[in-house]
Formats: sequence, structure tokens, C-alpha cells
Amino acid sequence: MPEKPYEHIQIEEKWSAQWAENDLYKARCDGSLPPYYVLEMFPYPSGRLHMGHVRNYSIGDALARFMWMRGYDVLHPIGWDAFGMPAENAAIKKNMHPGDWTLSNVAGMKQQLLRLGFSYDWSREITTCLPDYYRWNQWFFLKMLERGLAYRKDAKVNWCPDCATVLANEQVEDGRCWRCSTVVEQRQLQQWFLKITAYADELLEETYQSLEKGWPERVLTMQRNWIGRSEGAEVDFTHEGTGEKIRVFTTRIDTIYGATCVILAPEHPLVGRLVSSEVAAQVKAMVDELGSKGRTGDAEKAGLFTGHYAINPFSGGKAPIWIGNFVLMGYGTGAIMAVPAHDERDFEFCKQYGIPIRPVIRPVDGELATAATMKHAFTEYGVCENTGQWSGMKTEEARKAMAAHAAKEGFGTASITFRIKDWGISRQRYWGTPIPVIHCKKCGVVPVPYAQLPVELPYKVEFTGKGRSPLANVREFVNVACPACQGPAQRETDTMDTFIDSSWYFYRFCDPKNTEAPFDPAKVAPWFPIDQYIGGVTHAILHLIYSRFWTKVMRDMGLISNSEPVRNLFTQGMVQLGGKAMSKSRGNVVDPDEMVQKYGADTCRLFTLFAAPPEKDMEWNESSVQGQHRFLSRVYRFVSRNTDKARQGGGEATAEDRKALRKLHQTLEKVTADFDSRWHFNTSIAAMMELLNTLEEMEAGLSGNAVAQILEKLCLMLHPFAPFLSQEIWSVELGREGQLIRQGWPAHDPELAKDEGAEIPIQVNGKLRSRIVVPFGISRDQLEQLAQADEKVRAHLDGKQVVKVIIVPDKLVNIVVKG
RNA sequence: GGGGGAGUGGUGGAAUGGCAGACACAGCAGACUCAAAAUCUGCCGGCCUCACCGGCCGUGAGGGUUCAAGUCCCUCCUCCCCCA
Repeated sequence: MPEKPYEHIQIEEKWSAQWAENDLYKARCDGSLPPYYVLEMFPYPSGRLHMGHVRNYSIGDALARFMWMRGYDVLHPIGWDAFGMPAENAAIKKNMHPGDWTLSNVAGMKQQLLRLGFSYDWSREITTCLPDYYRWNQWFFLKMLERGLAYRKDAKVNWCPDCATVLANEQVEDGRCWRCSTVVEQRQLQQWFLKITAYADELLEETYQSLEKGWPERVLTMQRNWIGRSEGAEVDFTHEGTGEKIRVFTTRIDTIYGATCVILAPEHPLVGRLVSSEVAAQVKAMVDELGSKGRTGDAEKAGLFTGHYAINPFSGGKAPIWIGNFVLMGYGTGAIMAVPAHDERDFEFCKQYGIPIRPVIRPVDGELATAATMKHAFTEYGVCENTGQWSGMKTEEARKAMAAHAAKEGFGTASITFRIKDWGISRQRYWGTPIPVIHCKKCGVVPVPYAQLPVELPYKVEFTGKGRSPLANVREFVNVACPACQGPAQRETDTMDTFIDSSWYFYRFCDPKNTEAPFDPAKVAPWFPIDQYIGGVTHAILHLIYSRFWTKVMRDMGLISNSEPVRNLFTQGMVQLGGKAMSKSRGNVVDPDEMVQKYGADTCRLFTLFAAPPEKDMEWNESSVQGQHRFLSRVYRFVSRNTDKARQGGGEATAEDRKALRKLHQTLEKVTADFDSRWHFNTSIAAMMELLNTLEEMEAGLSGNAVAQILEKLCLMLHPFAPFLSQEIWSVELGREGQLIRQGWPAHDPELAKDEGAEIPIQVNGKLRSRIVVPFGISRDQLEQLAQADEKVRAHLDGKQVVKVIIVPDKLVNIVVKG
């Protein structure tokens, strides 16, 4: 039969239509097969898929298909992380309702995913902006409120005075409003928080336990740093005038004799009482600048002297009280003692403002530095000096002893502090889950009764881009009877952070239609923890800590029994063009649709897997994409040329058979090993290319039997990477029944895979001089003799004395000579 | 400043102490073609020699361990990410 041209559009459109219609990728959930949950981070429906999605989902899809073929019941769901700010921006800019905008994006992107042939169980699709999903956010919120895990307190928001609106952090650019460039202020608002700090210890501990094996080390490191546990002490300094206590947190109580001032965070409660009104304005400016700049990084250190002094409880000395922009209210006690001699930041600050430096720790084998000559802080451990009764004590001991002393005397305590703060979830926006509480003048904050959930977002809302929250202007929404006293009351108009939606969505996938509960625990249990979660490293901290927290809360509520949501995490690299991440603003995006049309989905998927190992960033390169198309086209033409021969079968076994089958089984071994280890699919695909090169070379001499075997196994192992083409070959060319994901993954035959003999490189003094082919397993002596007898080797041994011969059987010979 | 990762041909990459550059892209030469595309064949790290055989150098720089180092150890440089 003559070969056929590879018509990717016709092939792919045919199969994607079939796959969309039936239940092929539905998880069975009947316990007949071992369960395997593979999940890619669900997308935000921004409008169109981008190449990052294609890469992420190609990795997940390859794994899912492989696991099906391995005989697992695979749960491979998808949904939409559908709340978020871009929808509101679109509403303001294009005068489109955020809901309509979002749902039309969802519809479009779903078509793209179907066209790409990803193996999702669409019966479990969830969309977080729909009430049947977000009502359970509200339900969880109320449960957390009952458990004391949700609470209200004052917190800062970014406020643009010109637009008269609250800005999200990403709407603040260089401390200015993204739309009108007005300098952003900080305002205090009552906001809701979730007590993630209650789980700080466990969140940290598990990074050393159950997550150690299955998560990338760098993600664990980032999380540990983010949680930021530090052991230290709290100590009370005393305000000189009033005798009021000022509690400071320090990790180095052993340096307290070197404290030359006390520095308060600008938001510290004492500040208002200590400073005059004119200094207060400067403090406010500091807070505003901090709020906007502090997030982007290096704000210059700035300080203000309050004119007040505090007494050091250890030394009895007097220390000036300052206000400093680098002291954080949210960390420790919001006040520090500055020890310039032994802390780099304090050193810088004190130098800047002429505050004295007093060294009190000397190196173990050195002298105490003098203030005048110090160029840097001495931050290492050492020995205490000029520190009263602790003089001469080692730092490590002094820390414990002094903390104990402070506790005994009642002016301090040993203390553990975390960097992680409680999760502020209030957003002054429309497009999010309404927080289900009602504010009543008489009864205070009243939770919405469970029976009244969901609190639905009203559809008719005006988007002016002004004011505290668009919901605040919707009277029908805001005005409501108090559930407790039936009197007039107002609904909360803030909505929840969208990270809430993604904190538990993977549980909902197990029971997506449940109207009685977020999910049935019995349906969730078999699938958790998730066997494999795949996504970008950009979510290494927020999403992946919040969802770990949520899991622990649900466990403590008795809904689940696992303590962690994800057993194995894989973080794939970015897709770049011109060395930069693709982004609209850079104008370097490549549209997947265009590529699918031009080269086909299989080609695109194959390219994203071939261009680099999946954990590394990869560069988009269209001519290399063409190379993948060329490969698939060669596969198809090879198959179609040989289909008849394969169907006939028979024929005498030939020398070419032997070689081709050997390569076939070596390739099977390689591809399987890649799945079982590092997922370096780039080398799996390279191996299949090598196989095709060999097959084309041997083509004329292959028997019908060999061809039949080869085509079948090649088709099976190609399937996780190029599902359309392989299915086409299976069904049409080979005329076989059924879908490939229902076929078993082909095992390699070690006997057939074995090389004829070992090719042994022979080195002289570590330099390659010759190669010989020998039978496997020959003795060391024989090998040495053969090596020494080799003509090319002899030329290099001539006139020299053999000192030593290194023999690695079946591997290598190295002859060491002298002279 | 601290923590993490990386640095290999023109390019993406391969090689987990044992033959550096698999596989592919680009390039060059040829076949087919009126021509082009597609396809196929050959060459493709540098230098020396060059008809052939061959030799020397080469994985950011320098040192070390080893019979053997891209790979392990030390020092340094550059880039990226995270945290300050």
C-alpha cells in the first residue's frame, strides 16, 4: 500500500469530536482498579489558553494516559478558577458583566481544551464563580467562624484618593494607582482573617515529614522561609515617664546589653500617644509609603526619634525610643531593641542616625571590637562581655539563661515567633464569594444561617471603579433583616480572596454535584492525598500553603482523614519566547489555536514535551515545532506504507527483524523508565525518534511478523505523547478495536532488548584509543588480553611500562602506563 | 546580604564517576523537480594534518580527589528564582 500523507486536521477533529461525546475519561470509582488522582492546577479563564497551559496539561495528560494503560482508575478532572479581578476590569473597560465575560471565556477555553484532546472527566467540571460552588466557601467560612478560626480586625488597604477606591496590591505600581498614578494611601478597615497561624507549627513540621519525599526541595524551602519560625524571647522595656511596658521581640536576647535604642513599628499603638501631632503626620506618610513600597522590596530605612526613653530591664540603662519603617507590626510584638553591634540592619540604622554602638559579644578566639573601629555588625555566636553576671558565657547558653532570668523576674518570656501572618481574606470587590455575615446595630456581627446559603451575588451592579465595593451600592443586596432580631441590618459587602476557591476545589472534584455538603467524605477518601499535582512554581507559596491549611481544618472538622492534600508535587517550567516569559504586555505570546491549526495538537504537545525536561523553562521555537510535525508525519507514513505487511504477518525472521526488535524493546524500556523516574519526556521522545530512524533503515528487510509487532507497540508507547495520531493508527491503519487508554502498557522483553555484545572502550591513561566488541560476561583476563592485543592500543603501549589495568566487565578497560 | 537553581557546539538539549555533544533545530552540499515546496542522502565543536590514517584541545574560570571528572570537593565569576 502506498504511504498516506499526514492530515493532522482531519485526524484530530474526528477523534476530538468522538472523545468529547462519550464517557471515555470518566473515573469509574467502583473499586475495581487501584485509584490514581492526577491533577493539573485549574486555569483562570482569562480568555484564551496560553502555551503555559498547553505545557502543563500535556505533562498531566501524558501521565494520566500512561496510568490508565498501567491499569489504574484515573481521576483526571478540570475546572475553572473563575472569580478574580480581571473580570471586574473587563466590566469597567468593556462594559461587560463580569459573570458574562467569565462564562464566555470558560466556553471558549473549554473548546480549546477539547480540541487539544486532553483526557478530562468533563462530568466533574466545576466553575468556582457559580453559586453551587461558592456556597460551600460560605459554608466553610461559617464553620471556621464557629471554630474561632475566622475573626475580624483592623487592617490596612491601599486606597486611591482620586479614584476613591480600594486597590488590590497588583493594582499598585511603584506606590501609585495603576489608572491615575495618584500616590496610594493606606487606610484602616475592619477585615476578616483566617487563623492560619494556629497551624503554623504543623504546616512547618510536615515539610520535614510527609512532604519531604514527594515535593520539590525548593518549594519546601520557600514554604519554610515563608512560615519563618524563629525561637527567641520577648522582653519588656519600661517607658521612662509613664512606667508603661514596651514589649520587644528578639532572637538574640544575649545581646541585650548592647541595645542602644528601642524601635517601634509606625503602626505600634504606643506611637499615637508618644508623638506630637506634627511628628504624627510624618509617621502617617511613612505608613503610606510602606504600604505601597514595602511590598515591592527595598524601601530606604527611615526613622524618627520620639523624644522618649525606655529602661533596659537587664542593664538598667536608658535607650531612646525611635520609630522605624523596617519594623513590622505584624511580626513579633511590633517593637524591637536595636543592637547595632550585632545586627546588620540595626547597625545600618544606627549609623544613619548617629545612635551609639556598643559591642558585647566577642568572637570565641578574638577580642571584643570597639565601637569606633566596627565596620560591620558581628552577628556570629561568641562570648558575652560587659554583660553583668553573664559576662564570659557563651552566646548559646546566655540565650537560654537570660530568657529564663527574664521569665523568673517577670519581665519577659521565651517565645517562638512566626513570620507567616493570619490570612486576610476580605476584598473590597464584586467578583468574589460574598462573606456570609450581616451587620446589625443591635446584635453586632451575625452569621447568615446555613439554611439561607448561598448568599448570591446580585447580577445588577454598577461598575464605576469608585467607592469601597460595588456591592455597597446595591440596596436590595445590602438591606436585610437581622437573622437574630429581625430588625433592619446590612449585609457585609466585602467578598472573599479568590485563593479560598482554590484551597479545596480538588475535593469537590470527587463529588462535584453534591447539594447537601461540600462533598461526601466517602467519595473523597479513596483519592486523597492527590497522587500527582502539577503546576507552575509561581504557586509555591500562597496557593500551596492555603490549601494545606484548608486540608488541616477540614481534617479537624472530621470531613477527611488525610492531613495533607498533595502527596507528590511537580512544578513545571515556564514557556518563554526571546528568553522572556510570554505575556500580552511584552507582546511575545504565541497563540495555541494558531499552532494547532497549522501543525496539529499532537505536534504542539510533542514539542512542549520535547524542547526541554518538564521542570525547566523552555524556549518556544517554531522551526523546532516543525521538526516535531516532521517526526509525526514520518511515523504515519512509515506505518501506512507497512500496514498491509503487518496485517498479513508471517515471513521468515530476518537479521533486520532482530535489529529492529532489539531497538523496539530498548525504546520501550527507556520510555517506561522515564515515566517511572524523572519524567524526562524529552529523552523518551528522542528514543522514539531513534527507533524510527532504525526502522526506516531496516524497513526493506523486515518480516510481516516483526512489522506487526513493531507497529502495535510503537503505537501504544506513542499514545501518551501523541494521542490523536496513535489512536488513528490503532483504529484505522491497524484496524484494532477500542481506545488506546484501555490497552495495557507494553512491557519490554529484556532478552530481545539485549545488545549482541558489549562494545568496550579501551583507554590508555584515561584517553580513548580503541573500541572492541566482545561477548557479554567474558572474564577480566580475557578482556585484558583482547584489549592489550588490539593494534591501536599497542601503538600507545609501545616502549612503555604497564603499571595497572582497570577493568570494568562489560563496560570499559583503562590501561595505565609509565615512561 | 541570606537561601535555592543554572552555566555543555550556531541553537534547544543528551550523558547521575566510565566513549562528551544522543535526539532535534538551524546551516552547508547533493538527489528529485521546468521551478519551488515537500521528501530523501551526506556533512556539521575547535585547531593541526588532510588522499587516507590520525593527533592535540574542548563542558563559565582556577585548583583538588581519582586509573578515570560535565558529573565529587574547594575558591572565584556570570545569570535566573525566592526571601530580606
